[in-house]
Amino acid sequence: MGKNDRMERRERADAARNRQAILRAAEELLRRHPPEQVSVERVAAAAGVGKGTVFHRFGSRTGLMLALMAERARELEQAVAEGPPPLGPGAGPAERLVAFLAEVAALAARNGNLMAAHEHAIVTSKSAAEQPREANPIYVSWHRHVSGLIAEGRPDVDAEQIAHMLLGTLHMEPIAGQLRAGKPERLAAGFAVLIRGLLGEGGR
Amino acid sequence: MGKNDRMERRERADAARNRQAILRAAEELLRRHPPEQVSVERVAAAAGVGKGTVFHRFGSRTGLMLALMAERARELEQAVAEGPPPLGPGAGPAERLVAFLAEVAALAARNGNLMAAHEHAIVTSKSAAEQPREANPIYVSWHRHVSGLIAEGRPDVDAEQIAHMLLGTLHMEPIAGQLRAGKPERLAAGFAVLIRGLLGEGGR
DNA sequence: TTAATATATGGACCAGCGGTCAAGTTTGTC
DNA sequence: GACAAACTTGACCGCTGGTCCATATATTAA
Repeated sequence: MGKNDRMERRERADAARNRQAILRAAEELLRRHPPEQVSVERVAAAAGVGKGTVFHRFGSRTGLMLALMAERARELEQAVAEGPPPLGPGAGPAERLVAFLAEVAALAARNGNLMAAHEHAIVTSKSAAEQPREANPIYVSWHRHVSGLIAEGRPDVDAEQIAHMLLGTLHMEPIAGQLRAGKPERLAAGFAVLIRGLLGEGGR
Repeated sequence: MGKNDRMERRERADAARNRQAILRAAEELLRRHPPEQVSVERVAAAAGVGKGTVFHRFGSRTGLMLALMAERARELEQAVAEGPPPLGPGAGPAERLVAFLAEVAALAARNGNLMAAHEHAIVTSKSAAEQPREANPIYVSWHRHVSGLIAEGRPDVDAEQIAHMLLGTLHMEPIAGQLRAGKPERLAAGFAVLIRGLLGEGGR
């Protein structure tokens, strides 16, 4: 009995190195090319590994994009859970929502192609209408947050539905275009208007 | 000088027959299968024509989906332009918007797979990030309508942006799922809440 | 150090996709 | 009938995401 009692089993050193190489290569390619041009094979080549390795590590194209996304979202996640207001706990739901959605817009703008690629991956995958419908943990957690804040401010509405609607915005083509161009302000302003209308609150 | 003075040139009889056969076959397949399983080749086979014919008639997979969509949208278009209120002219912007969006949701529910297929077609096409970004005339017309009504009720906000956001909802996976399942009411209710928040109006 | 074993690797291979095109067929017109 | 224009066709192309497994490598136990 050594260190493996509680660990599933460690990832081998070379495997970990390759995982990083693949993630960094995908990142780089997505910075330079539209998502539908970033095929798994190209990522593999850029990372200096075989195509099979990518699938080994990430399961599928979707899995790769998800992993990349998770990396980026981790920071925001933490700020929401324990950071200072208005993003973190302490402010009213309207302010928190506006702040959160602005942050999401900014994140999407910084990673425009990634967002699109992730969407593209889902749509392209063999089982678009299968089990893993919204098994995307990032989406689930964003949705829970938004939905919770809406319910807090407006217990009379279908908060889950409206949360889906607000987040849906991110995948809209014309808006994704703005984001890819690095202009999240317009989206953030749109969110603010809708939220203020929904939850009341001063301003306006 | 005969009948061809003003006509571009009529479509040949066999061509018109095939066009219909293709549209009906695609319709039928989309009723029964998820969009990513409805390939152009399958549509062609079901219609009893060669694959090339489909491309000849519709240019691309996207073109085919667009044609199908246009068929369905024509009726709504007309009701909006000259039908009775609250859909047609005559009612206040909030009522018209709520009515219009409910109608769009219903249409999307009746044609759930088609909507998804259309989206799928755009994302999959070779030039996702090209010119024809929103050359989709149906989307453009819906957007113009929504955006106009918002501007009418709230001249102080970025109506075009918010219109994009509202319409973006339709392509959101979890919501598209509801629609495919034939349940547009929840979406319509969500629209109503957001619009009332945006444009004021009694209710609440 | 070595032997044993679990893990990782890479690229040929697969079925399928959207899309093209040259050759053959059908239609409408005079 | 003859003729040109319009239409049809399916083999073909490049490419995709995903599978497979013989081979190579890291790790651990002896």
